[in-house]
Amino acid sequence: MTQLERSHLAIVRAVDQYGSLTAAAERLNLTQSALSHAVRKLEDQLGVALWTRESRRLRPTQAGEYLLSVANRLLPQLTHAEARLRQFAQGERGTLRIGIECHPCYAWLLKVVAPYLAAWPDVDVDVKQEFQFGGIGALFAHEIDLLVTPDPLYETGLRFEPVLDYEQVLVVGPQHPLRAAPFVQPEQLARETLITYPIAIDRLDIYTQFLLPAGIRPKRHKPIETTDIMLQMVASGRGVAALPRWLVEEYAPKLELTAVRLGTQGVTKQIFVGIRAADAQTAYLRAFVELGREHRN
Amino acid sequence: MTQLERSHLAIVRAVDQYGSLTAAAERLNLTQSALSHAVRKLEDQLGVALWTRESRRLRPTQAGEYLLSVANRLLPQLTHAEARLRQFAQGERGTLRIGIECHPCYAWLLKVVAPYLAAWPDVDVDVKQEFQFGGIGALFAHEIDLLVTPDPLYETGLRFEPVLDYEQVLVVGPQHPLRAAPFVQPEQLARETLITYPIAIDRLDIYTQFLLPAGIRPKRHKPIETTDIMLQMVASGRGVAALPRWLVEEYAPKLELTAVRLGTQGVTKQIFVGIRAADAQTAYLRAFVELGREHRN
DNA sequence: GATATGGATGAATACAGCTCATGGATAGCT
DNA sequence: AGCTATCCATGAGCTGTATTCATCCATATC
Repeated sequence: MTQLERSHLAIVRAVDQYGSLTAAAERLNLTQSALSHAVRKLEDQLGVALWTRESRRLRPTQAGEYLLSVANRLLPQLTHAEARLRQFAQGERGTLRIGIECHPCYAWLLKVVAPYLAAWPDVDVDVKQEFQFGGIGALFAHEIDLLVTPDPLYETGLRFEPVLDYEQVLVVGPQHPLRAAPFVQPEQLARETLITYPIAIDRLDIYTQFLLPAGIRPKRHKPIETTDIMLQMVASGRGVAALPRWLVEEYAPKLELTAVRLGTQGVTKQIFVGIRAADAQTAYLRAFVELGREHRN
Repeated sequence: MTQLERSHLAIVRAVDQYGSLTAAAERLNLTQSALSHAVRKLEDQLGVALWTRESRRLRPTQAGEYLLSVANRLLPQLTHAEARLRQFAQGERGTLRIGIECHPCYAWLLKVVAPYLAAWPDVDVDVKQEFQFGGIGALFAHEIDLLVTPDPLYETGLRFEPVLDYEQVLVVGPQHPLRAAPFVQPEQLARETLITYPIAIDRLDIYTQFLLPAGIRPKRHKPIETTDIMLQMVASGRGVAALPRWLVEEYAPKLELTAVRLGTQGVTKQIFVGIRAADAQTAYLRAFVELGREHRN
């Protein structure tokens, strides 16, 4: 009977965000009275209180919290749909919302984005790196349109495709004793300082695929945000790091770095790009995947 | 500038569904004129045609198709939110929307649902078995609240938990030569008729984990929809099937069936239930997971 | 050509939602 | 305690938007 309207979602969200009806009303370009009326009507029609009036403060009830979560989920999708429609209005434009879930993915992405932007001047590219529900969740929730990740998920209405195979190697500086070694064994890192990106150990390949199986931990573990600084540190002998071989080779002209194989077999990795199956026909998305595949080398 | 309203989504969807403005108008309890005005205004404000008028038929444009996909995605979520709020209004009721992705899951589910319904008289249970984007996608899209599946997905805002470990066995009838065998080798099925549920071979464990690794295919492969009929067929000697051991044992009193281990090691499987992390606190959902865990046996 | 069907349009109208004006409650301050 | 500022509630009245009504136009069908 009651139709939950967009305005209702907007109200719930604004009240939560600004803390009071008065403040929310201002943001929504309404009078406080209008909001009060609207809220009352909504609650009447639903038959649930969405807020409890504690003196002069509004505290959301359980139902209010629920409706808020719905609003936070759906409103962004509505605004994005509007934006997308406006892009249709301006000819075939688009926004490619890319999510990335691993640091080497970012370096790879940078290389692909440049030619993509050149080929698709009318498409904007947006990159997001933080997801409440993980990259896969962001794809499903339409927060992003394309995911770059080392962990694909098959058969679910998503399409994943490998775009890059690479070898994860140990990077050492010019003074380092391992410099000339053909490969490194886990034990040889027991007395080293290991520099990594600041993410959980169970998401770092050097741990999961190399150190932990051998039961080894490095002497010290230092997290660093950016690749550049990380490699500067390595070059100056402050520690060693694990990175893709191609990434190390790119820095080789600038910094004196050596890549050493991890174990006798080496640690190999893949990067994938995933899109929603429903988007598989969208030209500017498709094009990115194909461009990525060409960059496989 | 233009606010995309719920009514707009409803219009787009109704027009698609009923094929004409006139028919859609009737369904929406509006006059044809009202719809025509509304459509015109929407298109004006968006600056895009949503339909091309071909003589007297409306064909959606690309933008129209897009908006339709948005509508089909968001409208169900809105209506479900309304339903959920109405449930809040009636005290702590709820609807538990369960999705299942495997046939043995269904048999297991039946066993758990009965005590659950008894313990939560105010909660309705809904079971869905078909998902456009797979079970995981349905969870993310809020089509279901709980997924029963053999394939969990960790770290993405979803919580999976194993609820049942079981052994997948070969079921044979009372006349069958394998009846007394301690286990069966893949080659021994080369001259058999294999009865399975009607799903793709790469989702059938007996193929992926037993036959295909050995390069064997059964003489005949017969798909059957229901477990009961399947086991009737097996009991009457028309073929063999692969099912969970516990399921076979349940039918043992009624039908003369024998379970034979697949290979020397046996094929072991797990069933998991998954929920959205955001729902982990919802009492009636939590209760189901816990009830499921107790039924592990 | 006659008829049926479906969409468009302009003017009239009805009603939902807004504003205005005001009142009550409470927290914070002096 | 009193004073004041802040916030929400309420009713009456207004306004604008969405709807209807009446009508017209286009085209497919027979």
